[in-house]
Amino acid sequence: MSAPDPSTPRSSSSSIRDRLSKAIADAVAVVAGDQGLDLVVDPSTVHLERPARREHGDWSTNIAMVTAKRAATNPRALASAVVDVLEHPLPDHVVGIELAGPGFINFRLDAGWLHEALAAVLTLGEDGYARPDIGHGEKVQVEFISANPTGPIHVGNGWWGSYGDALARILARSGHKVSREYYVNDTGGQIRTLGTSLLARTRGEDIPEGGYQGQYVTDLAAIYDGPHDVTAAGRWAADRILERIRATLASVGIVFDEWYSQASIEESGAVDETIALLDAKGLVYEQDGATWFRSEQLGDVRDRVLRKADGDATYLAGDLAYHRDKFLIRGFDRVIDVFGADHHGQVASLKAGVEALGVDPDRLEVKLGQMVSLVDGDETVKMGKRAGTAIDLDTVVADIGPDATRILSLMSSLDQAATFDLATVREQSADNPVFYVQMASARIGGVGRKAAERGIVRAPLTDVDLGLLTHPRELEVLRCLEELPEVVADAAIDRAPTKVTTWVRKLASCFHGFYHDCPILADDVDPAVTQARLWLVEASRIGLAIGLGLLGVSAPEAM
RNA sequence: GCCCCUGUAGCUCAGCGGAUAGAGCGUCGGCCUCCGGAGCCGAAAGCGCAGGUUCGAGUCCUGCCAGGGGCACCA
Repeated sequence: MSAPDPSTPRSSSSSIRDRLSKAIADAVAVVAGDQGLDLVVDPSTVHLERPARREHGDWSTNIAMVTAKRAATNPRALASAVVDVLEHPLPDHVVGIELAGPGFINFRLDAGWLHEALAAVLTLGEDGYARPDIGHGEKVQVEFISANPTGPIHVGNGWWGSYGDALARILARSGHKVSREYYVNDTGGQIRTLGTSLLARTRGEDIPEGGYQGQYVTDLAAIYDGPHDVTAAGRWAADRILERIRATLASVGIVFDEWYSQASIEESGAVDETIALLDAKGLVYEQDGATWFRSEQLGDVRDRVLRKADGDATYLAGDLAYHRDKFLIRGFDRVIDVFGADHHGQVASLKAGVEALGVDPDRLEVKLGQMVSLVDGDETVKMGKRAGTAIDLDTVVADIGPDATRILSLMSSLDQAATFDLATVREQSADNPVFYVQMASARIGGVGRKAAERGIVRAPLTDVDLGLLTHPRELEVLRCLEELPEVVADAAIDRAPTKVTTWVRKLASCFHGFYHDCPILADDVDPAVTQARLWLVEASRIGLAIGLGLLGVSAPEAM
């Protein structure tokens, strides 16, 4: 998966993983030849992992177990033969190979491979390290939030928005051409309802049944001086609300490339064109005065209305025109829509429509964010949107800050209907998961300040012996940093920003352990060791900056 | 009834099909003449139930139980 990296230093021109994979595949080939086994293994398919338990070595492969059956032999015998071949000569950095358990082949390495990894982090730096090219320039659009501009966005939208934005960052770092988009529902019945609500307030009347009750409507009414036309008033209010949404999102670091107007699609005639396109394929019929889409033929549970009896296009019709635009006009290779789970019902018809338009429905991924609930100590924070008691994202950001909001929302997976306790993240709280990570960042900044104070300057990397880093705590930091490129790749492939969150917390943990046990600038530390440790600190800074950057969380130099 | 998601430690959540399942909070017990103790170290405590696939299942499949969310000519 990972391509050879030309900038990895020293004799080797590829990662330790690639070198081990190749050695293993070669050894299997030798054994197969010797024993007349029908067994060819491609190095890229060799499964290598870092065992959880250190006594199982630094790297391990299950190659014998997965191929034994194919070769009609038993795993331990095959593994044993492979080990014999692998042992002369031992691959780079390998100091021991053991056969273990049901047929694992475990490799013990000297610390040199970790020093190599450290040099790679430092050479490539914040911009270049952990940039796995798994996208190969694939053009992907991430559409997320897209909340109706009929009121301030609520915490759930913020949570799923963090996901969408972090996913976009991860995809961009892993070789995809990414565009972030917000679909603005600025037309239809709800905008008229918004207009009706606004106009009622301007006249000092109560909001009619089913209207928008929030205080923001009253506030807007106070400054509205436009025509008493429902649609005009609704659009005007939606524009104002959208501005507020934009500001709220910007406050947590979410910025869109495109705000796509639903009204613009309808006015462009694209909806009619799309319906005509479906009609030409025999997928449209009239019934009860409405225009229907034969979506049931394409996997939906039933047919759907595209144009209502009153002549208005349905949301689905607009959405199909919109997705036609994404795929067939703008040419995205892949579209990822992030919706709340309450929009689950739309997925089948949307997929059916995309397929009907001649687009492979697998190119459309719909990620559903499960419902989020907040708790404040013992108090349950109400989240009901209907009741008008939903908590605004603004409120939470004002309470716990943008960094806490983002990292908190990226700690659990999108599929998890998670509950979060605001009390544990609040500034006053002594123990919370957010500052733990930022504390590592601040300590790194502190080392720099202290070094400057004492007139200690970091020597050029080429003059520093990284081999002096042998303390277990130091090596744990290096192991963690070495994993980052794969973490980024896995997070991109699995669409799982939470993997980055988990990694960042692990790095912070390793760093705190190192910092606690390994003095960097103390008087009794060998200056050569100080130099090596300063570079380890710098590599940690790079790792944290990359990881937190992908999450949209700041890496403060001081707190 | 049908569809989607989820059941992992007292609580909130992590866990590429790998060998003895992790973290934070909470509980109990250690570490501050030392670069930021918002830290470090240790202890007790867990995969809803039943089958299946696999050399190997918390992870994949099926059924059951429990919780959440959907099943509009609303968006």
